[in-house]
Amino acid sequence: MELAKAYDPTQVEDRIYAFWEKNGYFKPETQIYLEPAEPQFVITVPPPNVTGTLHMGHALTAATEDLMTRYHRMKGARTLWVPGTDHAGIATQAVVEKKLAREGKDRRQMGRSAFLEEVWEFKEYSHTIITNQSKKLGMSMDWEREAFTMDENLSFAVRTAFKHLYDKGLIYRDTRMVNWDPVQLTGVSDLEAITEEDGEAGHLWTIRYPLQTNHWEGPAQDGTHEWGSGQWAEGATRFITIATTRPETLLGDTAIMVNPDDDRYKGLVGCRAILPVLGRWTPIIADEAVEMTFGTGAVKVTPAHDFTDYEVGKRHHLTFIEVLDASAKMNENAGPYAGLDRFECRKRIVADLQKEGLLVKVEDYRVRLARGERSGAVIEPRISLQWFCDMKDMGKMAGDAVRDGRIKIVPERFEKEWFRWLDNIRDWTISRQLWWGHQIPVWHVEGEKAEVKRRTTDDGRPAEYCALSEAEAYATAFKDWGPDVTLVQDTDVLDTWFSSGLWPFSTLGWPRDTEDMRKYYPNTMLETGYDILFFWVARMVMMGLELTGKAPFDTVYLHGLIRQADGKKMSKSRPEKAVDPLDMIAAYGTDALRFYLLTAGAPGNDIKVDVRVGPDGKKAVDQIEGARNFANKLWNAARFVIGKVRETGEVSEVSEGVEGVSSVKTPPDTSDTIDTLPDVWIAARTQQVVADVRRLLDDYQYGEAGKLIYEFVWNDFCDWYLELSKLSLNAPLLLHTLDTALRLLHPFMPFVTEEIWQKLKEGMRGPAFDYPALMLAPFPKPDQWSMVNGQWSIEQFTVVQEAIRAIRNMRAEYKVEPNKRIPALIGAGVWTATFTQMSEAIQMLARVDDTLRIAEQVAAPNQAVTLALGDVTVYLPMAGLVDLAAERVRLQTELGQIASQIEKIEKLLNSDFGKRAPPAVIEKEKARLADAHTKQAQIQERLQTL
RNA sequence: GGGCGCAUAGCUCAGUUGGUUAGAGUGCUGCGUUGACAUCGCAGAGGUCAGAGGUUCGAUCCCUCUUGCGCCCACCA
Repeated sequence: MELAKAYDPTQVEDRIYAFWEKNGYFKPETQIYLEPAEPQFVITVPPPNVTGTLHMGHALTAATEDLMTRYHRMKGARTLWVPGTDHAGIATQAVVEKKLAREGKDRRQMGRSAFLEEVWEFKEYSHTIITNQSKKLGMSMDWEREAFTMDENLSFAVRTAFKHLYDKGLIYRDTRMVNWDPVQLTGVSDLEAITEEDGEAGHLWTIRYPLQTNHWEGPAQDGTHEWGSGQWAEGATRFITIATTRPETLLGDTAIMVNPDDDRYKGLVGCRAILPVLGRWTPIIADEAVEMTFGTGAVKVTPAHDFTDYEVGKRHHLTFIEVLDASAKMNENAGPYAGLDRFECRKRIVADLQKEGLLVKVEDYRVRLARGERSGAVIEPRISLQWFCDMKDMGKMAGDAVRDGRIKIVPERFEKEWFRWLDNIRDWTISRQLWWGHQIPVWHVEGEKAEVKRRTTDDGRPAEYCALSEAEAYATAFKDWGPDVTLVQDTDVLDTWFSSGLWPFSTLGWPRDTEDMRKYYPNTMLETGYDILFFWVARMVMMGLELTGKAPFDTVYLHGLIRQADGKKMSKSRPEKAVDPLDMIAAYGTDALRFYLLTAGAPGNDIKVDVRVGPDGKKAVDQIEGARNFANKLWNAARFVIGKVRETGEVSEVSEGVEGVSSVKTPPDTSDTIDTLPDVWIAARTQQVVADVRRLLDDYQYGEAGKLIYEFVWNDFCDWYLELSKLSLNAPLLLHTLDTALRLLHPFMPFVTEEIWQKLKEGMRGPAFDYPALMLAPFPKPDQWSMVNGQWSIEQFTVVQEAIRAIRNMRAEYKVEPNKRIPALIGAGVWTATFTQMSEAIQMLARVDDTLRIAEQVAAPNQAVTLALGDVTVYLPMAGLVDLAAERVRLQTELGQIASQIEKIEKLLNSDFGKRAPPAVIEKEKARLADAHTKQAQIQERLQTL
């Protein structure tokens, strides 16, 4: 049980993790300590994307969930934490495509199956990294239950879920305008189209379209008025002026619209404008969608490339003309601009408009652009054939689950967002034109490819089959079409969040009736960052309610986001400000990183990580360093305890829990073994902390709980109790207190606590060490006896602490040599017995010599500093050091402060406060007043004698 | 356009049912190393709790408004 002088996490963490894992301690089946009354605790990890490595956000997730898991496991709850990873459709496909591009390859040349082989290979590689990092972080997950969203059984769950929703009519296919990512060539959901809050730098172009009149019906057709000739609009006399941020889309305009109440344009509604470039006429229509105050009050309408215009187009039966292709290049409908990229086209068309005298003005303008979440490409609204999921009823159910308390969201404020989103939910675009993902389990009859909203052919036979497998689809199709039918599976894949939505139950075996499903569903807790509340949490709740009939978990705990010191999201584009958790682990250890993350803030609040780059180029974070120091402090405290216990030889027995430490339960005045004030005090303080930590952890206040343990360990245990142990040793209690601290701290800092505990176990005996590992040992329980009866000891100890601090303070003020012992006289009044008991401790801790005199009343020496502490007066007869004049000034100053304090309290008590405040509060003030009066008398008396 | 969060010591942040003496870490100042720990110890300085009003005996905390930041949702071209 030798301990190195300083704690070195690199020598410990991997070994300890391997020890836990090898022995199967992460499995619920191997738990030894179980409390029958404790409800089981089940949590499923938010599956990291198999796109690479873990970042600080994952570290926060890991720390928080491992804390929860270890706490419940030690409380005696049957505990399961299910690990897994997510195939992350778009994200992973993008990463692999980029990788292939570097190798000069393209997925379209490779073909679907060859490409998928590449992705699977990448997935394996990424998965290995993620698994190793998860273990580095200390995550106590049951690896034998690990899941991947594209595992066979989880894919089966996806098909089952799809079929259920399809058969119920909730999944349908339609041609609609969706957000289209022209780089990834797929539709994306509303949530994946990201808009910058303040928009992006762009322009607002004001353009005029000539109107058709009796004298001008468009450019002359004789070849002299070609577009770009500068004479295109020659002869036109009347114009309508519109404003746009996307001039290239005018090629697809099929109307101009104005507000029906706009007097400026009343006469023009029904007239025709001539579309520049192409020369086709477009009607001027009236629609409420137009904001009169913006721009010119007249708007171009491009029904095929804008969400608003799409709706307008449907309302007014306009023609839908697409001018952009899937990759956002101008298509054949774009006339002279066909084949150009959209932005190139924009430049040219603006130049041409100017040439033709149709450009009125250009203004700088902040454009609210939607960009693809993964590609960053500017989203182009596009009409396409997609699969949708009707969310109305499921959204209502999910809202109700929170409304009626079946699900609790922590912190509560996110419930408002929950309701707002779910109450206004729109149908979910679930299809993606990608290759990596779950292919939609619908088989179309070849030659009868399903049209919009049409599942049957003209003769009433099904045109498509939704099935759990191709064989099943064929089996059904044979009945309708005969043996010659050929089925073709839909080429789209599902949005990655579709499978994530099944996660809490698909990981347990759903839809099969597995033992895990019966035992561990619903989950207890869902923990994740608030940024995916809608993406993920809402979808799980909706899917869970719809498919299993149960809310998939009781509680949703949302943690904040990790940010850079400037408050921005950590990004790879600014590597100097970003932090890699592995670097932090290498520098400070996992425990330090975890403790920092857990105590850095409050639930749901973001954490800003302030990085310093050292002279060696290495990154440093002061707060993590502080947590590292704490681990070392604990380590050295343990080193001391072990050394002390060994010195005493005999004592090496520690009992389990507080129950067993008989001396702690014994009143201080009757015990043979533990009758000192410090012993009773530390036992009582321990119980207080245990009770508070449990209360805070049960209330999700993890940061507060961590800080409490930190203060207890560092201040109470190390600075006071260990110091006092040097005077008189109570080995069993010392060990017991350390053991309790280790147990409290284990969920926060699993490695260092387990390592110390194992060292103790090597050399100690007793029921406390009957468990094979700290992680399987019981979490401390508060003991009412010690708390109630310890209160008195805490009061006594506090008075002594104050006296010691006051003496130290004076020594520092008078610059007394640190090692020099000084005389002291203490008039302790009602505390005389307490101080007498603690006289040796006072001598040691305040460096007082053996002439120390303690009595109810002591005669004040002439040459002395006086410390008025209320009931207690301390005189320090520091001959030669005390300047009586200076001492007089010091006491006068203090007297002044006390006088003003007395005045303040008296004024308060004489005000309405004295009549209306609760008696307890008034009593407290009266006590303070009495204390101040005592001090005042002490000082006045002293001043008179001086 | 609607909604939410934050503003507390130089810095990073706690402060959950409103009690008059607002805390921690870190940084800063002074002193200190014969063994638990210098990744340390002792002591100290440092805050009109963003601003204004209101409710209350009493407000960092509750209400209203203002200012400054951050974020979410929404079809102002």
